[in-house]
Amino acid sequence: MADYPFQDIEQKWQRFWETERTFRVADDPDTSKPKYYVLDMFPYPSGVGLHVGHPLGYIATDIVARYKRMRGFNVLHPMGFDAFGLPAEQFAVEHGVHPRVTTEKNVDNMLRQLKSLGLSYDWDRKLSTTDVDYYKWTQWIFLQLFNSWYDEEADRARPIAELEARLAKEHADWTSLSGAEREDILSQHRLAYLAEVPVNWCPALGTVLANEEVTNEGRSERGNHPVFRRPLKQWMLRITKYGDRLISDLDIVDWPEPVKLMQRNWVGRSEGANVDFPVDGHDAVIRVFTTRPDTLFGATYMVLAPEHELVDTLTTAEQREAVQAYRKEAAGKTDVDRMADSKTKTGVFTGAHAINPADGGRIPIWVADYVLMGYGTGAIMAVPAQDERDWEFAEVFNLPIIRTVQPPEGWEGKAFTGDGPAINSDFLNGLKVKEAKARMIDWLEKEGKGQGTVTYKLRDWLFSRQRYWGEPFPILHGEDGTVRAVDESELPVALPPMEDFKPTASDDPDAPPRPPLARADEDWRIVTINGQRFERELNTMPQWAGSCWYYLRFIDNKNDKAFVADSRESYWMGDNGVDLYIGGVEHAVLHLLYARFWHKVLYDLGHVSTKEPFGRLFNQGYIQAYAYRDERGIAVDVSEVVNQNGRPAMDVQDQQGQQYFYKGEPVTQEYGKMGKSLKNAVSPDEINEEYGCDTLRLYEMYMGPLEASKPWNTRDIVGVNRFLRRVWRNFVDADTDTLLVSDETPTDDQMRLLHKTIERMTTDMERLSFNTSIAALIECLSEWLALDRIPRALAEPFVLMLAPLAPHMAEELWQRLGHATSLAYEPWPVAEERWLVQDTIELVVQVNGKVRGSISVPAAAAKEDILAAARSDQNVVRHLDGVTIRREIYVPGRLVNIVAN
RNA sequence: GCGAGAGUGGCGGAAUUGGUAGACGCGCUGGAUUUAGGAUCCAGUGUCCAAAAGACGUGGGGGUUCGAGUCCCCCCUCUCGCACCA
Repeated sequence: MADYPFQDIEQKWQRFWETERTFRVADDPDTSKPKYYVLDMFPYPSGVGLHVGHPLGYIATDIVARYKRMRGFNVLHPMGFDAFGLPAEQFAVEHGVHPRVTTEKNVDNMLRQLKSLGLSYDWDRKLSTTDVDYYKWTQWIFLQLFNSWYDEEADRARPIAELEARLAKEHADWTSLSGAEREDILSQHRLAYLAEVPVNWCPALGTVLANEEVTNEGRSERGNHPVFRRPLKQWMLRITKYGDRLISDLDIVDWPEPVKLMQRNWVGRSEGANVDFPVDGHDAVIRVFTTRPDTLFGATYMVLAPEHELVDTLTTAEQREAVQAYRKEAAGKTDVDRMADSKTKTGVFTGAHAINPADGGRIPIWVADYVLMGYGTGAIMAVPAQDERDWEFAEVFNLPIIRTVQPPEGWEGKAFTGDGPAINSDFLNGLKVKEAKARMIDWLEKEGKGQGTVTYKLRDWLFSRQRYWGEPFPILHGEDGTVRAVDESELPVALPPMEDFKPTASDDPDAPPRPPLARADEDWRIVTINGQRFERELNTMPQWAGSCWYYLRFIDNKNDKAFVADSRESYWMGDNGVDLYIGGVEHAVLHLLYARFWHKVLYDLGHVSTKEPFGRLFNQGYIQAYAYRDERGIAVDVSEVVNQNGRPAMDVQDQQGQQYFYKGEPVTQEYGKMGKSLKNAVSPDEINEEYGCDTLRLYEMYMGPLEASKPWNTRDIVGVNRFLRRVWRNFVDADTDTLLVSDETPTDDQMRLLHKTIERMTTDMERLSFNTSIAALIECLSEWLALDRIPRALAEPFVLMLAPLAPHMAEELWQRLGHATSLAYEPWPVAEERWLVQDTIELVVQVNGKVRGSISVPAAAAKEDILAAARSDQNVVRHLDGVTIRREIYVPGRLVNIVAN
């Protein structure tokens, strides 16, 4: 055996781990040991499989899992599949194959790919969001939401029954209301509720789309069909009630700051006041939200969003035509149009006037699309002097501008949004912005003209989709329009078998949505309870639902009595929730916000023990790669691109002055995220075949810091592959296939190197710095290359340190070292202090901050002796010739700097 | 426009708190071995200078310091996020 037989070894150990169930975690582990829950963001099982960019995070979590096991933790490291979603459904529509079939096929392929990377998951805990016994509990959680309300005083969710009891107690006539009337009131408080909301309706696809599924051109991302804004009755989740907690609890998690910031911005909390403006000659009152109540005296006009409900009522006869035309135009505008037009403000006067509640002044009411219906109250008081958008609008339409904050001396700008003393503001005059705001809010509240309030950008979560391949809602609709939950004991509500999964498409934007489930057999659709007929809810949940709680199900995935058993949940979630959660930044907001929301509801209801699900979050970077386009701009296959000398582009692409050709035609180089669209994807399968997965694992970790995005370079793989082969050659005799290890006692120098390496490896593992940890192993080994036989006392700890990174080779060497069991639970080597101290130390000597020499001194030497030695270094003497020493600085263990002139 | 992150050899990157800039790897150059290729091993490899000595060098410009890739100010470039949020 001349070379490292990676194929045999890797297969052997993958089989061993599987049959021995090496990484299985007991259902009820020894809880006296500390736990560590390390989790990946589980993948969507796509049909094209993985490219080498996908496993980056999985390899990292695997290294952590293996390392923590060796450090004595009970490690929970599970994997599953987020398998509901559009691609499988689309495939089903096109090919008539049930999405479950497609999904299972894709899951199998991905499982094979993941297993071929030697990842130490506890596969007994595998789950798929599409498993009926999984989504049974997704539906159960939905029922928890449906059966809860948010108690603002207690600042937590509570069972809806408690609200009902309170209403019955406080309102004598509660019992006289009809069931439908009571339900109407309750539904205004339920965390899951039906509401008529404007949605992105795509008639051609027959479904509502999430904002992310709509292109900037206002068309569907899939199929490029037109999308219309239209009000539809949909399921909503009252996530807005959690706005404050979703922000404040970010303080208790260890997450990347940029992600926290994105979430804070997404929730978009702003403090301000609601102010009521009476309309002149009407009963109507316009309520506005403002963050600047201090500028109320400077409000010179008002603006309503085009969709505002009062527009019709207020508009005068003379203005009616103009207003209607404007509203129609605004409704037809896509977001892109509105953005493009945002440079010049547009609007129209309603003819009506409002009364400024502060000074009784009469101000015009306008309609303009720079005011959004979806934020605040959909109406604003315009204060051009202190708001740039209002200033712009006032300039276009020649509206008055009154400064109420004194701009600084020499201010030449237009709107002044900074701090300064109030002017032209009656009782506020002289106050700075902060005090003026507080004073105005007091006044408004005392006068009954408004009150302090908080507004969020966050909207309630639109939770229904008109699709087949999703979780059915556990909801029944009565013929009288009432809604009732499916009884918990009746769960799951399984998807009905169907042949045709297509939503009902239409050219008519006003056609009623008919989701695929509307065509399910009547014995599924219709339910009779106590002689009353109900139709099942026909929408399904969005893809986010399943990923909102999968980390909890992994803890207890076979439990058929509860979504997770309390005792298991409290052990594995501990104080910190998931101890390490690794995934891409693309989930910075939606998935992570939705999961936190569900978790908090479950926490309020006493089903989980931590406030936050993910104690520590880490974003791995992307793997990028060079790509090439021909003259038509079409991406061409990277593997067939060559340079001017006919060398493969892969070998020279990071060098300058290259020209590239594809089949003789010149192509241009670019650089981007690896993937199908740029035709620059590299499959882990091909790397596995050529070098083995230990090499692939090592290379992906060696490329650079885990959080950085970095370029894939197949050429560079040989580096870590050479290292692994060197390890093998140093441990195993190529001719006899026997172990090259001696029982000799290592030298002191060898022990010092070993323990220095252990120390480096340990700190690097703790800070997920795998690139430098590999460098430490390479350096260590290179010192032993000349040895005929490595002393066992060095060889064993080395193999253990290699184990998390290249587990197959490590297991094989460990076995050859005479161990009968897997090294997966062997203790991690400990660096001993006595081998970390040096007898003599090397010090750099600087003169005026420039390195002029170096000295070797006993570690225990006195400062005076060290300085004397420094001054006598030959080259230092030269530089001290003719100058006077002013100062001598000694940094222990580092350097000496002599300041002289 | 607002917000965040980044910029170090031919390339990927290292330098946790201010203390020898370029660890480790790729590539490249030379040598050994080999029929050859491959593989392996040894040496070299930031720039300038023939070399020692030295000078310069972490996007650019200034500053603080005995000492700055690291701290402060100004500017440039790139990437990402948000985008009329009142």
